[in-house]
Parts: sequence; structure tokens; C-alpha cells
Amino acid sequence: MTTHALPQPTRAELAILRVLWKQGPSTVRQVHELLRGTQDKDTGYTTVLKLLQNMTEKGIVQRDESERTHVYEAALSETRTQRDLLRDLMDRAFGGSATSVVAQALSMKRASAEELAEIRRLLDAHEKRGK
Amino acid sequence: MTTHALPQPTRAELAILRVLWKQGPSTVRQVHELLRGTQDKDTGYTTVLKLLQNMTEKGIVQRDESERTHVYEAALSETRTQRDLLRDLMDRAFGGSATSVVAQALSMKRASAEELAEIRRLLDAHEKRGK
DNA sequence: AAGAGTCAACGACGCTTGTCGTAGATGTCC
DNA sequence: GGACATCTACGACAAGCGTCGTTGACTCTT
Repeated sequence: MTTHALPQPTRAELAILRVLWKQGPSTVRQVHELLRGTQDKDTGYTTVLKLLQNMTEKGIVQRDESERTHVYEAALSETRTQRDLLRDLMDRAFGGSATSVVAQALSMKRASAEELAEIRRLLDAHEKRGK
Repeated sequence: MTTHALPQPTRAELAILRVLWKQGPSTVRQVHELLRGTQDKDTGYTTVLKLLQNMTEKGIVQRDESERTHVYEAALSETRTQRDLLRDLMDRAFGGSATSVVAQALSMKRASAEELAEIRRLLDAHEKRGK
């Protein structure tokens, strides 16, 4: 086992990761400004820097310091991270039942008609592949 | 606005809530012992007591202190809490997309054949009701 | 080359979480 | 009524998190 299972990102770290996934490799300043756009919270520049440094320490982002202005990049894919986070919540709150998770997801009115159709397609594809 | 939107339970608090949901109203000692059964972690009696006191303070559980040995009960239903937690994760990590959540849930091999059938039934029921 | 701007690094502070030790109150048993 | 057990309450503590202020290094402009 060489995969060390990186620590879960915290709330603030996840917000930064989302910027990194959307924008690709970015500098501290870029992350800071993009974050201001998508957040109601107003986070200071040095706070973002510190968070990025912590995340580098933990290995959840990678840093290119070949230039004076460092460039940060997410170490794990968005999909992978989503899976880890959902797995964790599923175990902690849903007794490990994927069915319960789906049931709750559907019960939220965010699930529109198009979303339902999309989910049905996913289900079909998954069932066929599972055969 | 009388609904104050109770704070999210922490990891340790959620573990306790799960005992409460399964066993119904319980004393500290009962929670402590049941927890020892379902957890690998060995949590001390006073730790459980303190957690329960904190949770009472936050309003996450309700305490009946009519007897010397207090009895604790979850203030919110399991389903309601699951919904709140999933909503939060969906917003923070999935951009609010229920479809993405379902896709990730399905991608975990926990989803067995029976689970898939169950999910399909949920989907049918939900679609019909939405009509 | 001086001054202004940009940047990473360092250290600190307040808060929350989870962990108990200890004390004090309330029973129970002989 | 004394000894012992059980239970809650109080307070402390370490670790993690999110927040910055400050400092020193580097760069650019004039």
C-alpha cells in the first residue's frame, strides 16, 4: 500500500480546492480573487496563502516554486475527492447504505425533471455494466 | 423565525446520535456501553457525558432530568439530520448537484443488485409523485 | 539606486473539539 | 450512620482550524 490516503480537506480547504479544480493551476493571488467571487465570506490574502501552505504540507495540493510566484495545483481529482467525502459521510451518517443516500438526494427539491432523467440514465448504464 | 437551524453535529456527536436513534432515549451509561460495541475507539465515560452535555447546550439532544440519572434523546430525526448533512456536503463539494451525488453513490461498489432495484423503485415513486 | 509594490514565510491568537481528572451530590447496603 | 458505588458538574488540556500582522526578500519603475 503506497497510497497514503490523504487527510480530508477541511471546509476552507475544500473551497480552495474547488477554485483550483475549476481554474486549473493558480497563484495565491488568483485563488484569493476567485474565492472572493464565489464566496460571501471575505477571506484575507495571507489567510489563503497560509491555507495553501498547510495544504501543501498535507499533500493535498502540489506547489511549483520554480518561479518566484508559486503556482498551486490540486493533488487529487475532483471526482476522487467527492467519492472520498461521500464515502465518509455515508459511513458516518447513513450506516454505509448507498440507497439511503440516494433516497435523501432525491428528496431534496433540487432534483429537477432533467436531473431525474439524468439519474435514470446513470442507473441504466450502471446496471448494464454490472451484469 | 423560530427555527434556529441547529448546529451540525461533529463526528463524535454524530456517533452518539446514531446510538440514540437506534436505541431510543438512553442514559449516559447506556450510550457509553453501546458506543463501545459499535466503535473501535474506546471512549471514556466522562467524555461521553461531556459530549452529551455539550449537545444539550447546543440543542442537539434533549435531556430529561426528572430522575437522578438523566435520560437523553435526539432532538432531530435521523432522516432530517441526514438530509441536512447531505445538503451541506452537496453544496460544499458537489456544486449543489444532486445528480453528481447520485453518480458518486452508484460508483461505489457498495451498490448491490438489490440496492439498485430499490433505488429504481425510489426513482419511480419520486417521478410519479412529482407529476 | 531609491522608493514602491508584491510575495512567501513565520509566529501569534482565539475558537472549537475531544479528551479526562477530580470534586461534589445522591443513592444503597450493612 | 458509615462505607461504598454511581452519577453529574466543573475545569483543564492538547490539537486542529481559520484568522492575520509583520517581516524580510525580491522586482519594477523612474
